[in-house]
Amino acid sequence: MSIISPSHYICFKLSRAMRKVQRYYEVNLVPLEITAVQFYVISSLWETDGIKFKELAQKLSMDGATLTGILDRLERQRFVTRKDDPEDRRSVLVFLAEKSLAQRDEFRRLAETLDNEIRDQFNSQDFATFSRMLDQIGQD
Amino acid sequence: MSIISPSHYICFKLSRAMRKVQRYYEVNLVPLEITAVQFYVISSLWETDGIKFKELAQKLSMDGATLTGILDRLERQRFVTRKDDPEDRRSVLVFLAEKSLAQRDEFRRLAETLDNEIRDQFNSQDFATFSRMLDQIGQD
DNA sequence: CCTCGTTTGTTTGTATACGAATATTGTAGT
DNA sequence: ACTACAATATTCGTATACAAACAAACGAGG
Repeated sequence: MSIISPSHYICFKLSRAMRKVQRYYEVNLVPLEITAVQFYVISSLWETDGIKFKELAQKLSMDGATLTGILDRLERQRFVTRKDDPEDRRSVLVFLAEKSLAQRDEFRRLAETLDNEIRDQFNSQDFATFSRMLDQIGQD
Repeated sequence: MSIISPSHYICFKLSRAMRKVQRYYEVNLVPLEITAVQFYVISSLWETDGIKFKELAQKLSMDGATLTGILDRLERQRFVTRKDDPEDRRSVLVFLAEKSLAQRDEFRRLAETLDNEIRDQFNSQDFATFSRMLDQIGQD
């Protein structure tokens, strides 16, 4: 069996590309004092404010234990708030706080700029294939 | 400006797909007592045993601080050993230990099986485009 | 009601990931 | 030989990521 470099494994390629893009996002998100993952959480809340913790985790394909920590930090920085669900005492509802609502357009503009800068590096048909495959791999 | 779900951002798609694939790898790597990232390190060493720490980090597009921790754990589990570089006292050389050499073919077979199982889910032309784009994004 | 299994969110432990600071060593220029 | 800067690996602090264990609350069936 011939020797295969890690750079031939699709899992490694994915990991490397993801780290590269995420680092690029995070460098540019520094002035907003937010990480890329935290931005995804806030984006989800713009779509559905007051969503249940469980549903938020599903929307983000994220482990609940991971989301707990992320919400802890977002709450500490006053980007979101947790409230008890009046209909189920086990459940927690997550809301955007003032600080997120106030900066909504800045966040969004920057995120779309970053996304477009990646997109512009590729032939649009290739990019469509790429995006579709990422969705297919990432689907639940 | 319309509301955009995080699932439309390419960075989120990449992150989600990468986590999914990596989790799949790691579930199957459990019996070998090794993580996906640790497998990449060992694969690199199969190509170039006794490589310099710095070069290993570059080969893996990995931050040195991250690699230090990974080597600590691999060394503790006796998969690799560190040795002083006789030509530069700042530098460290990384070698495979017996335990890695002995299981080389098992590791390789499993990794290729997992890789092929991903690959087989797609049209081969689409997969080629996908792979090429991951390389392009991930290049230094 | 009561009990038992399930659901929900958190906590804990471990493993990446990376910026910043650090200690040590190398090297170029004088 | 000295100085100043550069390169190397580690350490520290913080943020994901996830499995496993946990506490609290729900709900179906008796």
